[in-house]
Amino acid sequence: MDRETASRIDDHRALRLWLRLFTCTQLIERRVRARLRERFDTTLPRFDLMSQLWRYPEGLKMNELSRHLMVTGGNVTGIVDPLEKDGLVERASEPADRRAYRVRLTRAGRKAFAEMARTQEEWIVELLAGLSRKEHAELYKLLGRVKQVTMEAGS
Amino acid sequence: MDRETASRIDDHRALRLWLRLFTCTQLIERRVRARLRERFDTTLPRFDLMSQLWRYPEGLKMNELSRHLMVTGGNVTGIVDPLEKDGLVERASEPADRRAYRVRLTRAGRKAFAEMARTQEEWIVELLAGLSRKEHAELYKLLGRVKQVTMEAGS
DNA sequence: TCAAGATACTTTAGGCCTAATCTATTCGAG
DNA sequence: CTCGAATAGATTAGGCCTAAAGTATCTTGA
Repeated sequence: MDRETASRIDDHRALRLWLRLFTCTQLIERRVRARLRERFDTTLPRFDLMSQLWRYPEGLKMNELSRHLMVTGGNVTGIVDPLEKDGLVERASEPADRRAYRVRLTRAGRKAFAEMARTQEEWIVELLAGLSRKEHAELYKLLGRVKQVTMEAGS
Repeated sequence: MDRETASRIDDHRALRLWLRLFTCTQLIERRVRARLRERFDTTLPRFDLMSQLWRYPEGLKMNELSRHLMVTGGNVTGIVDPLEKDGLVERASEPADRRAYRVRLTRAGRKAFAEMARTQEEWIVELLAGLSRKEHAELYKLLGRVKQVTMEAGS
């Protein structure tokens, strides 16, 4: 049972598309979360944050992390704090602006992330292995359209 | 800025597809959540739960709601309790099994949901209005494939 | 019959997330 | 230079969500 099958309020096209999109994302996301927990005793938000820092070895400020991850600043604080306590990231003071920090992966953080990223990609590849190259490409293109029209549409 | 643009750990096909899927869902979900809050002072989980009850006028047991919504039982308790307090749903005792309740929309709940559902569908239709009928159909089909292969793939 | 296990639901502890508010610092117009 | 506005970040209150453990009830099989 899932929300899409369950929730046929009506037969309308756009709504059905949205529900299916939501269901697909949820199916994949759940597995990734469960596996991150089982194998690495970590969470998706922590992984996502570390993946941003991985891309920016010089570090990111809290508000940059907030924008990249599309979450509120308070939330970033709440994820960085325990990562710092675990020794995976560090806050380096920013001489130019005493209000700001620069958050970076530590050596241990880089080591841990490299391993997790490699494994996580294997999960995704495996999960989507049933799709042909053509289906991949077509879906990627159409989702690009969704992204485009959604960002254009209103508020 | 969004997670997909931001997070190009590498160039691999499946991972990029997953990130884009995630981004699209998030874009739409955020708007729906924000609008439900602004216009109806409610939340997506509450809306989803009510939409299940709308489909089953005779009511659903807590564990049925749990399965339909794909969330834990404890979570269902946490959503039903305040809805009940607000007079939108009611717990009817189940004579056949004194452990169970049957949760139903109240008259007020039906009235509120009908209005919200109508409006929410308008938002989705509007948000996806930029897609052609053909794109809709193709995307729906491909997401069906994702659902299929994902559910088939392992654990 | 009746005890062991299963089932329905709730509770608890803990993490994620937001909006709103707070503190400290910087910027910028006069 | 200085004061008000903007900005960086942290904190708080509150809702969602999970896993695990707890309570009450039902079922089943010896």
